[in-house]
Amino acid sequence: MKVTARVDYAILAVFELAQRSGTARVQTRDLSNSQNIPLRFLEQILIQLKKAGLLESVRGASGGYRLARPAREISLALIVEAVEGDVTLLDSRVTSGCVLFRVWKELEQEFVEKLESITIQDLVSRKIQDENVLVYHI
Amino acid sequence: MKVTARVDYAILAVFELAQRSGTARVQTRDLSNSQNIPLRFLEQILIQLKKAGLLESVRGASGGYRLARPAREISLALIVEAVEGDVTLLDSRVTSGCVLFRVWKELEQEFVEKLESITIQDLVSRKIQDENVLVYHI
DNA sequence: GAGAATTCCTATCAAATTAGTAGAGATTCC
DNA sequence: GGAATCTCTACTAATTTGATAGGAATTCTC
Repeated sequence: MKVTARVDYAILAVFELAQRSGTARVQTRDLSNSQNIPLRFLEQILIQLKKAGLLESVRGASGGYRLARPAREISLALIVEAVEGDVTLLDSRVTSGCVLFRVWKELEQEFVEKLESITIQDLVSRKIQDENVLVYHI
Repeated sequence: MKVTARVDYAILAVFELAQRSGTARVQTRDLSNSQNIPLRFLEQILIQLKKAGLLESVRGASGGYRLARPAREISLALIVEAVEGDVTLLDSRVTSGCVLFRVWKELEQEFVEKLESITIQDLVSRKIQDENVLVYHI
C-alpha cells in the first residue's frame, strides 16, 4: 500500500509546471533537474500525462511542456489515473460476494474522493503559505 | 497502492476465527481450507498475528489457534500492522520539507483512522446482516 | 514413553512489479 | 540542413510479493 515513484514524480512534475505557469514552456531536462527525477524515466511519465490531457507539448528546438488546463482543475486523482490506469486497492483475491470485498471498496471510494478533492493549485497555495509563514518569522 | 495477499489472508483468517469463537481451537489446515489460503503461507501469517498479540495458540496434537481478545477489539489497522510492520503510503522519495510529503501524511492519517475504526466484529455483524436480508426475501 | 499431530523457525525460490535505461524516429525551430 | 526536443518501443536490473520446504519444538493420546 505504497505510493509508487511514478505517482510521486508525476505530481512533482505537474506541480513544478504549475509554479511556472507564467512562463512559456518547460523542457523535460529542466523539470528533471528541478525536481530531481531521472530524465529518461520522467520522459515516459510526461507522455502519459499528456495522453491523459493534463499537459500539452511542443516538439523540436525550444519545445517543452506546459499545463493543458488551470492547476485548480488538475486533481491528484487525475494524475494517479494518468500514470497508473486507475486508483484501486483491490487485487481480485477476495470475491465480490465477500464482506471484505465491500469494505475495501468503501475505503477505496473514500480514498478516491479525497484524491479528487485535492488539486495542484492547493499544493501551490500551501507552498506559498509556508513561505509566508517563514518570512513573517524573520 | 494495492492491498497485499498477506493482508487479505490475515483478515480472512481472523474473521474465520471470530465466526467460530464458540469452539475451542481451530487448526491451520482447517482455516486454510475454509478460506482457501495456501497452507504454508498461512502458517507464517498466523505466527505474525500471534506475535502481535491478536491470536493465541497451542502446539501439538489437537492444538490450534483462537482469538486472544474479543473480535470487537481487533481492528483492521491492528491486523495490517501485524503483517506489514506499519500502515504507510510513503516510500521516502519525497522529503519531509516538501508540500507533497505533508499531503501524503495527512491522507495516510485519515486512512489509518478508518482502518482503526473497523473491527472484525463489524465484519461478522455485516455478514450476519447479509444473511438475514437473504432469509427475509425467501 | 513412543508416536502422531501440530505449531514454529529459517531458508529458499519463482513470479510479478517497479524503477530506470537505451536507441532511434518524428517534429520543430533557427 | 542541423540542432534540439518530444515520442515510440524495447529492454534490463532491482525489489517486492507470494509462496514452498525442511526440520525443530511442543503437546496430546495411547
